[in-house]
Amino acid sequence: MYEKSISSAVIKRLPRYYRYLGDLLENEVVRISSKELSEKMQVTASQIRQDLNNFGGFGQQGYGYNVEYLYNEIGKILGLDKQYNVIVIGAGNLGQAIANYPDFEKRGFIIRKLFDVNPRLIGMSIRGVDICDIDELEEYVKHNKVHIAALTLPKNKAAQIASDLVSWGVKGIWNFAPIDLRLPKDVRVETVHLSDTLMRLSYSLKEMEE
Amino acid sequence: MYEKSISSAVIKRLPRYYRYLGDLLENEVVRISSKELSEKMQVTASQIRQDLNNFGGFGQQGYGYNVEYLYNEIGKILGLDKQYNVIVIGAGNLGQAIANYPDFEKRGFIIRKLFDVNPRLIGMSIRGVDICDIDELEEYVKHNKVHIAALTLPKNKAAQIASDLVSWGVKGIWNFAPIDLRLPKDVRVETVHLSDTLMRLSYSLKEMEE
DNA sequence: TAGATTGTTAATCGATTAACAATC
DNA sequence: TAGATTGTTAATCGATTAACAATC
Repeated sequence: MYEKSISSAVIKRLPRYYRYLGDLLENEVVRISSKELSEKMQVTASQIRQDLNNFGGFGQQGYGYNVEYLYNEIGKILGLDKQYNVIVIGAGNLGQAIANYPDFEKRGFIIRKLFDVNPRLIGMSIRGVDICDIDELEEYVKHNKVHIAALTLPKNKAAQIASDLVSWGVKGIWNFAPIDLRLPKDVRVETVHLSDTLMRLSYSLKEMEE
Repeated sequence: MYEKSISSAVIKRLPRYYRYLGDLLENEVVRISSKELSEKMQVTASQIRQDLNNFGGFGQQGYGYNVEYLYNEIGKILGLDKQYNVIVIGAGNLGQAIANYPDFEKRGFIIRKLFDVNPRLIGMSIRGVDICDIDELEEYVKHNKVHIAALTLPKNKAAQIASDLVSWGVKGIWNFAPIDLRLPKDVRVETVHLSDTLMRLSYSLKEMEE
């Protein structure tokens, strides 16, 4: 059966809806209309309704949306009702930052191991997660289900490790190296181009001066 | 004089062009046509030509683009020919990761100071950059030109610090806290929503299973 | 029932791609 | 000059917004 795929513009906005709904939930708001939410989020009410209706009718005419219900539904759409085994390759500051960030665990992303080449790091642990020798990576990945590998290692190593990981069965790559990974199309890659965002910032600072 | 502003879709792509041209330059490629570049980057040649022509005619008919020239021109457009004084608020792993990343300095983003509340960090230094008590932040910002403040601190502190910084004259915010900062419109904000990218990854992993 | 607000279709807007004349 | 490839206009495509009938 054919389902038309959702545009990536919509997907990109889902985490933001999720975040706002989570805040509303914390503040014990029970219901919200697309109009109210649109004012908070500074988008059009039309866009909110269009976006949500890609996935089904979560609202009710004359009432709006139930915050908790919508929050949970978007969570399911995003796959946050499942658990993911995550490993981090590269246990430098960025790798450690990821391992230390408690929110990820809360959303079902469980950091299982870190790997590094640096003998001074190997054997240490971060919030109870061991840092292992990268030589043990292949063995580990082949014997343990790894849903997501976060790559926080230098640019020149990232491409090789990524294709190794994929050949050992990893399907999800969260890449922090400033390169575009070319991987089989059944592998999902999200790249965080930190320096790109910094360049956009300097662009807009420059624009401002003129 | 009125200049039509460049769409953000175009701006978002500039750092990527810059990256590819930098790689070509390293490989001593002298010239490239939009067609060749489009194949490398997996975009249309049309888009490349359209994008570049927002800023001027950098190419030459029958020849293509001179790699070094185009690289430098895009660098200027992005404001990378200038230097920026950067401070990092929050000297945890992520703050340290930023201070440690040598590529930023290479592109003109000079990390001047880190600030933190944690007494165990205060007084330490990262690659020669001091970690100061956050109580000294106001004084520092008022007496030193700060172009960009990177916020690598918990969500609940970020909004307050951001508006303080802005009231003390900072115009550029590189935000890593998972919130949308509301700041005066002459302040430029780039937010890196790490957890949003992770959620998009889990979304697409989920899609794959079906 | 009347009022509110959704779900959804239709209209608009903007971004991408195609095409080709200009020109190196 | 002939061939190549840009710069740029026109056509297409997709995403956003507006409008409103359906319905709670």
